[in-house]
Amino acid sequence: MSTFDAHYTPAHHFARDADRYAAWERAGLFRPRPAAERFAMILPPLNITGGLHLGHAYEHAISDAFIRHRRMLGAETLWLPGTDHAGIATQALMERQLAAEGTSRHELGRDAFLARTRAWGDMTGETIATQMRRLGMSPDWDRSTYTLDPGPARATHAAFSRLFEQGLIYRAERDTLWCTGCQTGLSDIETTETAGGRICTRCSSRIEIRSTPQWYLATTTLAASARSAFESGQLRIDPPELATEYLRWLDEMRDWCLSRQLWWGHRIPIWYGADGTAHSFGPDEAIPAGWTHDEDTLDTWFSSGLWPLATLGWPEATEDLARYYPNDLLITGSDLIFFWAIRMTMLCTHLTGTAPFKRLYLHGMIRTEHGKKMSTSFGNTIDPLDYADEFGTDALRLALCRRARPGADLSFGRTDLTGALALLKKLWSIARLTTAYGIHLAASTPPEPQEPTHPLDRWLASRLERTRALASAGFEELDLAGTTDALARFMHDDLSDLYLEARKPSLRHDPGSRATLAATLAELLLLLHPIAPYLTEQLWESLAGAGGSSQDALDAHAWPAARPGRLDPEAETDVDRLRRLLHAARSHRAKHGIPAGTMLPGHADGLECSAELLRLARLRPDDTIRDHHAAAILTCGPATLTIGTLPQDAEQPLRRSRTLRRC
RNA sequence: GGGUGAAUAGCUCAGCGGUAGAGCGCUUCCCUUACAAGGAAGAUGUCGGGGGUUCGAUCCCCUCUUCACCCA
Repeated sequence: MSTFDAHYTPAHHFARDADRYAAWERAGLFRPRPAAERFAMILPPLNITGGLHLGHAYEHAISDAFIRHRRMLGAETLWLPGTDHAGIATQALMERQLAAEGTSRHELGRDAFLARTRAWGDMTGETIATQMRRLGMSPDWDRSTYTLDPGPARATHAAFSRLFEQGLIYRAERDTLWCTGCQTGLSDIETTETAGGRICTRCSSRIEIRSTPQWYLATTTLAASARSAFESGQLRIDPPELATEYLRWLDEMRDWCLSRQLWWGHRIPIWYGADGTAHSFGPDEAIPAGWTHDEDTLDTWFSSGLWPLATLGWPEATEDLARYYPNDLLITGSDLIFFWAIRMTMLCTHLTGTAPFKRLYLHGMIRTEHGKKMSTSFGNTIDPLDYADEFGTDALRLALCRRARPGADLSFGRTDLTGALALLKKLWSIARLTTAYGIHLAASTPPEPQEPTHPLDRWLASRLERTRALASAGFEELDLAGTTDALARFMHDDLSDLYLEARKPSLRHDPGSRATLAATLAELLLLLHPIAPYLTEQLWESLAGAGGSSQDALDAHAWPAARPGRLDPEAETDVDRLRRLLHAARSHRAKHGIPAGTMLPGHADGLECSAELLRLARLRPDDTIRDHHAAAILTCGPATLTIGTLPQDAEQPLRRSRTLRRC
């Protein structure tokens, strides 16, 4: 049995957390394990231009909680990570690097430029993976995919060729937004407004309108597919308000300019014959002699739009594709509804006849503590690892999950983190107390409370059942804030503030209270695990008894099942009265300036937990007090708490302070 | 310019037809041996302005104002 420090100090656990993560990975915990039910999700591919910012940590904390929850439910769970080559952003960044070295991509040549950029992307890709590991994220690293990998490259090529064959891709010359710095067209929007000096956000260059030949994708048919995916009920969108936006975008969808005058990206699979004929040969077709390859690359969002297919081996009929397509959930920012989510539903639904995911969770934007947008140009971005270093990974995740509701932006900062850390310290302290009484979590599953008979034991079991229901409902309804808040309140208000304070004297000898605490804490650790994986697992190990399966990761344990038999309205009523009377008694004490340490005489009637009430209210049992010389008579339903006077006040004229009726 | 969302305690946010809620902050008391990044008690709001519907509106409808985001 391990010993507990008096306080939980996150920094003392970093080394152990890292070991634990390595053990999870070694055990293959993040890989899907065949089961009757499946749950698949892709991670929005991370832009290789930089590391993770707080917004990523938010998205990942939500995602990881859902994934771990599904794993505990016993599903065959896939969370597939990946990175995105981010054509224009990466090329602009590399060109700035080259300019600083006094050279240019043209001096370097296309092949050398691509090799250099690829090496750079490999490096940042590694950085991102390291950051995610540090944050305790549990994607299937073995399936990690990069948009320029051979698989996605083939999928991108195949999709383009098919759309070309279907006559949906055409070449046209029309006004296009043109970035003077990157020397490329930018978007699919025809514009009749002069764009003037609007700044290209990627490279800070001037934008102007140019008329150049570009390749376009006709979107009418695809938009219809995306619309029917939603209207048929195949695809559900959270929050529902954003479904309106989704449909509006589809109504207004214009043809999509696919070509970019860049080197970095998927080269457009178009070849030109000697007579100028353009054709898109498929990935398995030989290019006839004399045909030349188009110089341009594809809009990055085209390959990103195929991501649910490209990561699973499409267009081949792979086993992964059969098992994990469509995905069950996609979690991404509401700002990407147009750029990414819709491109996926259009392309994937059109190509396969099935929407790429069953449910779309659009999260809001994370802001500074006072609601300011975070951006590199404001210089107020935050590295989530700085927060993890200061508050611990679990506190960061808990703080983020506690604010996670679909669609809503969140102002987030140190106050949230301090609160989350305080809760984890509380959990630590509860575990420490449990250990001090020699109580263990007896087995790998929580023991049945041995028919709890004490009203406080029955009450705690009842509260736990309600909390479990709320926590589960939050996961089902994508309201992680609801889940987290229910767990935090149970831990703080019910278990710690009331139960432990009231039952502490019994914990040393009463088998009922010992079993109740052991079972409750075990279940609480399981329920909190998807949100705070490191600390819950460590406490699980520390509290496991001799027969416990402390070697098993908590993810391998079952999510607590519903046990409505635990609900006990009578015990809830009784303890609720105890709570109200205790509050009233403390008010009485505060109002009359009687210190908490001073014992007063008192007695309680009509309440099962009267002994606990008297002790918590610091009243010495004395049922000789008569109404006419009581200092206060507090009532709640049939329950009455009578409080006497201080000995030295016994001869004073009697003043009944107040009588409460609350229930 | 178009669209969407938001406006509730000093701050950050829940609630959403029936006497205003939480956390943090604030005031006072307590180092009550699991927890001082703690515990207890307490103060704090014309629920953005104006109309309407209703027996009754923070909640529904209209309108105005302000802020934010996406597209222009």
